[in-house]
Amino acid sequence: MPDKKNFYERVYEVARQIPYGRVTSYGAIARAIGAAKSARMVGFALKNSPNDVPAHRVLNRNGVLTGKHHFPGTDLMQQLLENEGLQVIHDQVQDFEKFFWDPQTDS
DNA sequence: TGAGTGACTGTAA
DNA sequence: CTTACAGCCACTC
Repeated sequence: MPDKKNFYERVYEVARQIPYGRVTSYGAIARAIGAAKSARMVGFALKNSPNDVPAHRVLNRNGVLTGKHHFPGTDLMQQLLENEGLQVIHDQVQDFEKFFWDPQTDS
């Protein structure tokens, strides 16, 4: 059951591997850590994520900034993504599939 | 110990 | 093609 404790760490580990200017989905991370059904928990973990984890690069499978409201400020998440060269409109990442990064592929 | 909730996803209509 | 419903796991009260 120590593996359960690793759940958070695994999420952080994968999130930390997200390249600059790239984004991924909660389900992708969940699968990468072997908890495909716990995509929701991934978001929960990111909420508790340390500052060295780019949680702003993690969106839902639709490319929408679902957790933007959980970030400090109002548009911090969007600002961060735009700062990385991504185009965010209406809390939605344009060409999400194009910027999508699969942790398992590790491209 | 039990019940409720959530930064989601996949399938159905 | 878009919108709606149900399921799932882990965590908190």
